[in-house]
Amino acid sequence: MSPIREMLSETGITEQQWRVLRVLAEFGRMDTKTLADRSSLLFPSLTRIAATLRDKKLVTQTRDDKDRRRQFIEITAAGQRIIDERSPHAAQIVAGFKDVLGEDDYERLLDLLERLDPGAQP
Amino acid sequence: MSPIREMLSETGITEQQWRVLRVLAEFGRMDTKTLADRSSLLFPSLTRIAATLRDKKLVTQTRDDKDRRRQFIEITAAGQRIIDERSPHAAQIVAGFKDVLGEDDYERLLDLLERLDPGAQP
DNA sequence: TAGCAACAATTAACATGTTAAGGAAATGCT
DNA sequence: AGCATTTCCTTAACATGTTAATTGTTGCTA
Repeated sequence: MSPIREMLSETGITEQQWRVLRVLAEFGRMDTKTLADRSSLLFPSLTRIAATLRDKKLVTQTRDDKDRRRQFIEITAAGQRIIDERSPHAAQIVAGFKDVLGEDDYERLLDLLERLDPGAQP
Repeated sequence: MSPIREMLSETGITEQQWRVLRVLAEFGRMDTKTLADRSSLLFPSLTRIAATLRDKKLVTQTRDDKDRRRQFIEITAAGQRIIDERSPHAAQIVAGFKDVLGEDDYERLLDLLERLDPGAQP
C-alpha cells in the first residue's frame, strides 16, 4: 500500500480515511454499521475516523430520528472532491499491480488470497 | 495472522514482540539495527518493544563498550522458554496455510507476493 | 409500567506504524 | 584542538487495531 499512502500524504488524509470516503462516495449515505462493514473497520476505529473526517468537513453525521441510537454518515462536497481528484491516480496505482504480475497472475493472486481468508474483501 | 494472535494472547505477548523474540532465539545476541531488519520493524517501534520486553525480563540490553551509541540485545532464559513452548503451535498454524492451499499453491502465492514486493521477507 | 436485557456508539487503555525532531556519541576535516 | 557532520537511538505526536468497559436508547416482559 505504500504508493497509495504516498499519494495520500499530499492530502493530509490517511489510508483508512480514504477508504471510508471511497465507500461513502460509491454508495452514498449509510448507517455506521454498514459503513464499518464495507470499509473493513471496527467500530472504535470508525468512531475516531468519523470524528476526524467530520472535523475536516469531509463528512456529516446525522442521528436517526426513529432510533436515536443510530446515526447516518454522508460525504460532503469537499470529501467528494478529494475522491474525484485522487481516484484516477489511485486506480492507476492499482493497475500497476496488474502490470507487474500480468492479468493472469493478478487473478491467480486474488484467488489464492481469497482461499486463505474467504470473504476478506468480497 | 489472527490465529497467531489468538495463541499469543494467552501469553500476554503481542505479534511483534513474538517476532522479535523469535529472531533473537534463532540468531542469538545482535545489535539493534540487525534486529530491526530481521524482524521488519522501524527503529521507533523497536525501541518501545525492546523496552517492554526488557520490563518483562524477556530480553537484556547491553551497551557496546567500543561505541557507546550502540547496544546489543539478547534473549533471556524466560524469553527462550516462551519461544520453545509456543513455536510448535505456531509452526502448526503456519502449516495450516499450506493445508488450505496445498504445497504447490502455497509456493505460488509466495512467488506472487515476492514479485509484488521484492525483498519484503527474503 | 417499572425493570432489565439487547443494541448502538463511545470511551478507555494499551500496543504499534509512521514521520519528524532531539540528544548523545563518534568521525572527519581543518 | 575545534567544530560540523554523521550515526545510533530515543521521544514526540498523531492515527489506527483491539479488547473491554461505559453510556444512552429501545423494546420486551413480568
